[in-house]
Amino acid sequence: MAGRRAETTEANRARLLAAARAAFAVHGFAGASMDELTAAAGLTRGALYHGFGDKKGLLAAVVAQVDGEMAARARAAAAAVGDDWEALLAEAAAYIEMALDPEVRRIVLLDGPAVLGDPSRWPSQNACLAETRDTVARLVAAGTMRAVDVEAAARLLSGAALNAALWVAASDDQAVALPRALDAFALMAEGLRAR
Amino acid sequence: MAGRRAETTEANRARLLAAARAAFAVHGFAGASMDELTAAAGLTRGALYHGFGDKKGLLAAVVAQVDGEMAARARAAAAAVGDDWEALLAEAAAYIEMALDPEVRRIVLLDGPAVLGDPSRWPSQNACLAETRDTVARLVAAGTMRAVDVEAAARLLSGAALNAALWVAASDDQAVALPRALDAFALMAEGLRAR
DNA sequence: CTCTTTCGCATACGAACTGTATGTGAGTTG
DNA sequence: CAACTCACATACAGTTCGTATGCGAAAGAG
Repeated sequence: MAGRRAETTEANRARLLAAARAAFAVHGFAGASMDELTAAAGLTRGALYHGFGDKKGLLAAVVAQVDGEMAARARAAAAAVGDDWEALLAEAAAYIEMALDPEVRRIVLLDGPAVLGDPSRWPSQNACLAETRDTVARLVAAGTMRAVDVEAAARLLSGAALNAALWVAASDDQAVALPRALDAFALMAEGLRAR
Repeated sequence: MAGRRAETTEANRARLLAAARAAFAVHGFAGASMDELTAAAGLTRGALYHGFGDKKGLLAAVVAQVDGEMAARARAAAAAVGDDWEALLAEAAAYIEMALDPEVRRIVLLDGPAVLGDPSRWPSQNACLAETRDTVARLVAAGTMRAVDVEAAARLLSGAALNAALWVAASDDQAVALPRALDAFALMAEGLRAR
């Protein structure tokens, strides 16, 4: 059987998520209309409230999706580098570049924290932040990074990276700002490196 | 003379600002009702729209006020320290501690960027960020800080500090998290210090 | 001193949006 | 095949923002 019912339900859920993602990216959370959004998915608000509870629930689902994709890309970027320390920098660079995507900026960096609260308390557990925490923990355990509180360091590093991305995105000339942000980040991170 | 008219106008403006600041801090930007807010100030929405244009304009005014206060406190904290490098750390510590105030967190760190866009583009010019930029510029000029892009470094430092504050604020035990954040920040900043 | 003008603020109104309560029909089950 | 489930649509109520209009007190002119 495979459940003809559950199949279409899942498909509808995916369509709503996609539509919401696009609407939130373009209009922001507050500016996105649930009516327009669901109509674009070929459904009505009824489907939305049934599947996601309320508007915040919908945002949480979208954030979880985008956040998961970001963590995966960061992991891949880190894995592509041999040296452990370079992997940390590659991960941060990946975050910065990803955050230049308007969709990521608005949904995960701006509306996400404002509407859902601090990322460390998100239902999605913030895969993105967990990824950085794991990397930091590995570096500390290997003695590559100085003995620093793992949580604090992870939060500082990801905070600096994502904030740098906001700066680059708002800059008049991103092509100039981006390498400067990356340079400054690498220098600053050096402070955490074992000597 | 002194302008009996302008006098009450200014007083009303101040009352609206105070009421808005309280309402935004408690309910957030989206959750704050203009009707309740103005009523609490003994006025109506008419006064608000006449003086601030719209809801975003009101938030911008509140943000400018709080931001200005923050910059002043940071400057004072830095001035109280003799050593130049220590002054930078004192300034960052001041930011972190200020951001533990729920009012500052919600208005300046969460709703501000989400509603008004990137802080570097705020009408208030972000006095808070300008203060850090000046400090960094002084340190670079004095040779205390390595030759790094001033804008980028300032943005990374303030971003890390304010993000650390968000983490501390969301922590279960702030008394434990705060010193860890400060330690990690000092270590990380060390990467920018001239050798 | 009076008349006119200005303008800060209140009031009234319209449009949009969210969330809920109810209805319905396709799909599932016994 | 009949009863039931449930995903989704429809209808409704409450709230909110922004604008358009009105009013009354302060400021200025003669």
